[in-house]
Amino acid sequence: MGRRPCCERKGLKKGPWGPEEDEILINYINKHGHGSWRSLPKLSGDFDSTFASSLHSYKTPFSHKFYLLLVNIIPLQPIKGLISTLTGLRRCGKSCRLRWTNYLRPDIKRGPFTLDEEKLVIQLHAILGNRWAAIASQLPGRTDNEIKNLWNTHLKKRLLCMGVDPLTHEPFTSGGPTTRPRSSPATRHMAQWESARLEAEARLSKESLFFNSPPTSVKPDPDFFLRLWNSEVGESFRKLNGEAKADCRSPISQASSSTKCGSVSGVTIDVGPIAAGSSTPKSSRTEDPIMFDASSSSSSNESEDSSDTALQLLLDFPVNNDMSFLEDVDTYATPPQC
DNA sequence: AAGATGCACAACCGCATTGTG
DNA sequence: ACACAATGCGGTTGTGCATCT
Repeated sequence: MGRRPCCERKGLKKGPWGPEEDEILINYINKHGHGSWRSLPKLSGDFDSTFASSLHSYKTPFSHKFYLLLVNIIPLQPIKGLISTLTGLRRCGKSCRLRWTNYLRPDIKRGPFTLDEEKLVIQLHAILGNRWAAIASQLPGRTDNEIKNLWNTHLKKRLLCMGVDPLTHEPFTSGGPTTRPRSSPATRHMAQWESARLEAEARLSKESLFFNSPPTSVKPDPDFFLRLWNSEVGESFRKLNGEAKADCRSPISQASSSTKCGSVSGVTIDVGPIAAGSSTPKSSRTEDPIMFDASSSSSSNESEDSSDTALQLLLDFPVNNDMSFLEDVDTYATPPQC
């Protein structure tokens, strides 16, 4: 079976967004939020007013205000949809989402990347690879698209000019770029990190039996880590991590206190909404290794716990080994050979 | 001045994952 | 358990602008 298109393509506009389209989208989202991107284009028209006007045009004895009231009380979605095809955005829902998340969102930080942000992007790329969304989650106000563009247009070239393979973040060998990352300090460290994480998860799974699993069930609850985070155990970790954040004495933070501490604090920032009682994460994809692991594996604050080992591994990430060239970033802003 | 080229960035496309009935 | 819809993500392309020749 062929893939169904994400939206009806017939008559939908493509290409750059106009100011009036932006306005429609902003107005709609400010008013209603974005519950469903797919239906948003249809609903984004000023359908309430249009609908009222349409009915009013039938010359019934009721006022325009009455119809507005009617529209707000009675669910008239099918009729609204019909009218809104004339007045709503002629854009695919996907396009609306992209426009909002990459450009119109009020919390987006415009303007050029700072040096600290660029450093952080490179560091995170060494850890996460091309997982732009995960990287973006550590840079408040920056979008994955923006970071991806920054990487492709600036940072990758800069690394190449510095003789660093942008794929592996290792210096080129004499033969040129390495095709496959060998055991770099970063990857070795990530292996340690992953090992500690798995160990912690296994431990927590065992502990879950004591906390809340039915006696007959041995299968770990998929929501266990989330519930654990919301529990007193999670609270302990948050306190612990708060202290770590305040202290911030990792090699990372020593190199660049504001940015590097920020990157570590991102571990807690991103799980914060969960702790704050927001809805269950819609997608496990949002639980990227760092954030998910930090919240789950650090749920116990026993000093010798492997979860602490995992946290320490993250804090001790030896970025300086690979990132020392960044200290001279000003000198290679316009490298002579590039 | 005009065309060629390069750059930056917004937007699109297709796939993967998740949600839902 | 399955199929389909919805959403998110990463790769790629298109477009406008600036600079170069």
